[in-house]
Amino acid sequence: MATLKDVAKLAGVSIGTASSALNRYAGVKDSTRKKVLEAASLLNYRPNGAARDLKTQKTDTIAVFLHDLAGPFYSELIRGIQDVADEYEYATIASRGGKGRNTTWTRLLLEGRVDGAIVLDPTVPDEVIRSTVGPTLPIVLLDRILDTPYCLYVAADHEGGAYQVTRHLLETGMRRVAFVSGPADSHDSNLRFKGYQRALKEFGIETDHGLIFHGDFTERSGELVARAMLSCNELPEGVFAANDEMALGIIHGCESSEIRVPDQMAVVGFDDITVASYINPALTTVRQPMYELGGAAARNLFRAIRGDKDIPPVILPTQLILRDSSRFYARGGEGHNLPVNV
Amino acid sequence: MATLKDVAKLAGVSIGTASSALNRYAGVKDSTRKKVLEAASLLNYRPNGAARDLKTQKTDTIAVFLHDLAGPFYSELIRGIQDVADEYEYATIASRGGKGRNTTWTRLLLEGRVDGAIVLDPTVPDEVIRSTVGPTLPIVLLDRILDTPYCLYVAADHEGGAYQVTRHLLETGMRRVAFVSGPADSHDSNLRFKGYQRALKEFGIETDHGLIFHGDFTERSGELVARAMLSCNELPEGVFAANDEMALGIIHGCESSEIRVPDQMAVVGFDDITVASYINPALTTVRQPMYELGGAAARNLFRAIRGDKDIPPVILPTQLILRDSSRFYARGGEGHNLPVNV
DNA sequence: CTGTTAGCGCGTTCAG
DNA sequence: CTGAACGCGCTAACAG
Repeated sequence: MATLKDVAKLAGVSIGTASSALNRYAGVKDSTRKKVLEAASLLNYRPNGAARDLKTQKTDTIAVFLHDLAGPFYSELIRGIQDVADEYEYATIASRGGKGRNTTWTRLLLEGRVDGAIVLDPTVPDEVIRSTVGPTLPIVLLDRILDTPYCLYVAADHEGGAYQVTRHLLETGMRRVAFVSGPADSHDSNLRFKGYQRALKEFGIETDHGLIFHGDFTERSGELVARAMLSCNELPEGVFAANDEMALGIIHGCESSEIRVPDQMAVVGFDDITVASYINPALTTVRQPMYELGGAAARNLFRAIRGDKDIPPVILPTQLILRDSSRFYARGGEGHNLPVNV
Repeated sequence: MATLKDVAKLAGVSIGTASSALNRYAGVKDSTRKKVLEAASLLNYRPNGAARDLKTQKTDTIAVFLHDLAGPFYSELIRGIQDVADEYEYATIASRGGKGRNTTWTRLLLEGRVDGAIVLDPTVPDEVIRSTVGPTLPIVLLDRILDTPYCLYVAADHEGGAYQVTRHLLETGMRRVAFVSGPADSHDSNLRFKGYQRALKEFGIETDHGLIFHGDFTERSGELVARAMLSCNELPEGVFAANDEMALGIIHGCESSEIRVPDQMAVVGFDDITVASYINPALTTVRQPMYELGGAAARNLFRAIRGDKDIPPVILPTQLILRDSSRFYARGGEGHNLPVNV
């Protein structure tokens, strides 16, 4: 790799002059700047990132931590983030947290290789976030709330979305609506449970603990829950699964046991993953505005990087997507999107 | 952030000693190492990444460039890469190429912020790869072949997979099998076309240019192609779309025009994306071993980083997945996976 | 065993 | 307008 020194030598100037010609807009004669620029492009010169970062004490890079880079779900989020980062001329890099000692977040966060981060990954411990966040490294959390300076929060209205979809079930006259949770430590799952409870209360229904099931956000756990439900004496009229994967698993479990959805039991999910509209019956669910979420996260992150204090949390509205898996009347149609605004 | 100097001062030793105590396993008295370690953890010390990279001339990080972080498709690839990278104690960061001048690959590749890269992203220009690849930065290409030193190639057997799925259609007695290509500059699409042609030739069928359609890998383009097909006087008996998204679009287009798949026209795709098994009719397609592909790519990359020359290309076998969209006989079943080994 | 020192490549003073 | 010199934080070689 060609270094600044090489460029300076080729251009016949000193290293300091070369630097000025390349980075600053004043203080260099036009003719010498031209010489330097020529030399640089001739040598295919690019400043060494590590050296520049070390000197300037910034990296112009932000990190996005995702639990699993799966799904158009996250893809949209990243698009939202990256479009904003492009505006600000920041690079965006994504990563999953590994397992071992030498995890990626160690490298990126602790060793100061980025200027800010956006986290949607439960495997990144609170402790790591607490000990690295600060004025020189603000962090936007999408999956939890931490009451720590420079920790920002941006999320969809999980509680409201859950309320709405539960209410939708109750409005059809159901009384026995089950809830399937995600992992106990999932903030999102807990918020969705709250929304579920609020709807129930509003309809004057007591929470029945026999109708609360526990999964872990995987399709597999949904199947297991379905099996558990079927072994009870009475089937719920409807099930609200805290995410779509579990809803899929439940539908699949019903299929195996010849339980018809939605006729014998309605199933609704949360997230609106791609397959939700393709399965049979198409899944009623709650869509999060992923692109906007990413954009809002990035925008707030840059405000923090620029030194803004007191950036309030952002909560974006969700959208109820009605499909066949909860439809008792007027079936037919393609099972495609029928959005209902919040 | 605490620096090594701070640690040294607190521990009452020199900066060099502190460094040795932290990084090397010999040459430091146990008691002083202990003091240093204590001071370090007290100060929450972490070496500055930029400084270390600058000094050691390496980053212990590899980059993965993806066109779109969408889909469990890529997710598996990244898992494969990361699992190997973890073994080698390297960090993995993923990125999409942006549009502007200051793209992420500029930063990562040109400014030397990584020790190697894996590319599956047509938006990264050949030229950038050619000008950055070298002994200090080997690159594994998954979506093209570049005959340049330190450019490695790892891929699924696109040609063989295409051959196999085309052959599958021909074996049912079809003679008029259409091909829908991806973008003209897609290496993968071209290989798949080759496989298609080979199968045709083997069955003694002349290539009919009226049966070659051009798409761009999007579902939308599949729909357009379907419309074009329908406006011809004679429908093909079967269609091989160069990827699943386009196959989905074609099926969707047929649906709108009341053409039944597979009864009136069979449709097959390539990739085995998640929805392929969920749509109706479930899509016959070719599965690439994404996880293994990622693992092989990473493994070869590390061989190159370690200085191995002459690493041959790796071509991994694909798997034909028979589902309902190409089944004329013995329908029924769940439409779930029926793998047939290559 | 420990402290001192010389860069890694760059950006930025400060004299000339 | 230009060039020499310093230091960002760290590692490694060398003295003591």
